[in-house]
Amino acid sequence: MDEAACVALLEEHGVRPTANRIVVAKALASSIQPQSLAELERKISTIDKSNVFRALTLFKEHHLVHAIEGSSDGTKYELCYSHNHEHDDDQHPHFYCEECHETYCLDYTDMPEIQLPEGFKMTSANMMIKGICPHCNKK
Amino acid sequence: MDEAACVALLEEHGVRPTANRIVVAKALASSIQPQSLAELERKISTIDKSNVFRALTLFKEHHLVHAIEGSSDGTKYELCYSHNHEHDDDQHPHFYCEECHETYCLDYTDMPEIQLPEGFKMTSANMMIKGICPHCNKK
DNA sequence: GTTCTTGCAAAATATTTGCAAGACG
DNA sequence: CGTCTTGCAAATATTTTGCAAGAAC
Repeated sequence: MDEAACVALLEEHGVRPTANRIVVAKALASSIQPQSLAELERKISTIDKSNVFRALTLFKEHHLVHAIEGSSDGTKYELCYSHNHEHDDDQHPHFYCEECHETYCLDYTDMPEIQLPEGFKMTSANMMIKGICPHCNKK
Repeated sequence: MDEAACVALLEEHGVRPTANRIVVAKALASSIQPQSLAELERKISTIDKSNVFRALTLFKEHHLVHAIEGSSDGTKYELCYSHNHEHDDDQHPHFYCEECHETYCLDYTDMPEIQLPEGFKMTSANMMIKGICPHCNKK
């Protein structure tokens, strides 16, 4: 995703496209796999960790990224490709490799629907499968 | 669960039933909802945090508890009611209330099966639905 | 007596906030 | 100007380890 596309994406979600935010968005866009705050910080050494964090928090509020939890090594973030600004409607399960600690998107399959008991109101869901990825399996 | 039952449970899973471990197991057994390390520590003020942690780690290794992740406030632990000592075969989705931070077991429903691509090997799965629980919904 | 367990302290991680200076509208 | 954004420092929170004393086998 080039700079212009990033700017457009940010604006589309109501986020002012500052220099830092564009860099963070580009870093996310150029990553195949969801990234943790620490991983992003390592890639973007020019921006302070706290601002990467603030950018991610802001993106999350504006439904521009998903926070992916359950990997046992912190929250990971991925760009949200849906253009819905109100909800995260493109959530999908993920796979966490216990050896290399990478998180893979299983985006060929939808998030399973769970029937909730009376009175529970769902806002989001996280599904994380853990195991060994093909790459580590070969070793 | 009384003391004798706890001792039996620990032994059944190959964990030596020390005084501390029995207390931790009892605390878990008497909790309707999965507990975080901090919550357990608060309940069991007599035992040091590090030992509660070590007990939980040991229990996890012996498939006596499940670690539940994805709640955005740390790992929670619940007693495993399966008597399988090799695998966690009674995993189920959970519901995390974003208001009261309680985690509810949705154990009336099985963990959904996800078809993994060639080469991925699953060892466990976590599914967390987030939202508002019936109790907080009423407020 | 050798191994296991415990408590206390503290390291290692991870997340989040305060604040003053600077940028932007 | 007034608000938003940034960098740096540091507070919080959470998880994990080191170690010496004590308990169990």
